[in-house]
Amino acid sequence: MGRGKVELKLIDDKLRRQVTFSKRRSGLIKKARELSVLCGVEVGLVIFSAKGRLYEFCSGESLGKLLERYQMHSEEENGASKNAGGTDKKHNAECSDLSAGANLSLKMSQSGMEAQDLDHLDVPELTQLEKELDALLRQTRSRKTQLMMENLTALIETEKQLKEEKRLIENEIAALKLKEQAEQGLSCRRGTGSAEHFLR
Amino acid sequence: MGRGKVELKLIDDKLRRQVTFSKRRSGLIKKARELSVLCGVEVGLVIFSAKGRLYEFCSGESLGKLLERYQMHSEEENGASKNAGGTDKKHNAECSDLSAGANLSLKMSQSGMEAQDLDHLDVPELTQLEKELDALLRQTRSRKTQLMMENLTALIETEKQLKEEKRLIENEIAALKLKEQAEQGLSCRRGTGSAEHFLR
DNA sequence: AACTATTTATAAGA
DNA sequence: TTCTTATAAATAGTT
Repeated sequence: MGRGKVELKLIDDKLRRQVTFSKRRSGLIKKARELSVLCGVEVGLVIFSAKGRLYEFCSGESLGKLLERYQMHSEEENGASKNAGGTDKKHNAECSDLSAGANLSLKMSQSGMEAQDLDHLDVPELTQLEKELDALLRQTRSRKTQLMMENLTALIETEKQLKEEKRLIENEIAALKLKEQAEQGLSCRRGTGSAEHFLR
Repeated sequence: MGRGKVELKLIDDKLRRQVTFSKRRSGLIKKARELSVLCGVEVGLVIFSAKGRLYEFCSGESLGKLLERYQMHSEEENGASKNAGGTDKKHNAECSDLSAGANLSLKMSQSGMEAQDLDHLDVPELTQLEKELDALLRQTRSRKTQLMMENLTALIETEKQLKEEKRLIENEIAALKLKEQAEQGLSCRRGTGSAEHFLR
């Protein structure tokens, strides 16, 4: 998908390879996220660059948990068919839905805050960045806690209101039932005599 | 990439979701393989379908090994990073100043990563951001340590060379002094006799 | 880092 | 499911 077709072999030119790595890496992570969101499945992805830098994505809480699950799964089908490095195909009869990991393209990803930028920084710059990141991380956690507290408060409030509404509705229902009974009583006596006006 | 644009949310229709899962899963695995081959990097990918079926891809020997490496990497980032392997190093003479303090306009400030943006995010977004910030912070610290180690190594090397140069210079000076003394002795004896060639 | 010409991926339809 | 096809997306090469 580009100006020319691409051969499936290691790109010789170092620079071209680095650029391609950068582009395709983000593309792959994007697609992993899309798959997890669109289909509500768990996806874990790790990429080790040639320099040993780690890039990762996971749809759920943490890759660690996914990996635990993976190991459990592997142990379970010990001796069964494996597909290391090859394509998997056929036999799909699944469906159903469950968890949907909320993975969003965030400001951070959008603004090009990538780890590879670190290579261009020197020690004083890294120290400064470390400080800022630490601060932003603290603020993020603080904001998250605050939001969750607000949500909780709002939920409690909503719960109260709902209970109140429920009470009111129950009262109305009770009133309706009374009225119904009254009307039934009324119709029962209809045509039985001429004393009906005494009921008013 | 199809007849219609796609919204990034869980696909409601079960059948459509299943079909999409099947298509995108193979697409994702294909792209993972392409990335690993084209760029010579290690890639590991696990996908758990909603039914719990496991699909996996890995570029190397086994996913298990990749995961071990992942765990090591995670642990390593808690402390110092090492360079014991055969990683190539470029001479970074750019930063000899180990003391921090430079007040620089960093990528972070440049790209508008401001704390006030946090107000516009919801809890899942904040959670994701928290994760990314944490990862980036770890990488920053890791990179910083690595750079400092490189600087240290370079400094030690420089020190060695300087000591060697000093030694050579001292030798030269000693030689000069000897020569000087010799010449002085020579001039002292000049005209007194003819034994000067014995000094050679 | 942007820009496009192309290639690829894939959503719908059959 | 599999094939086809129109269209959206990714991206290789270029500036």
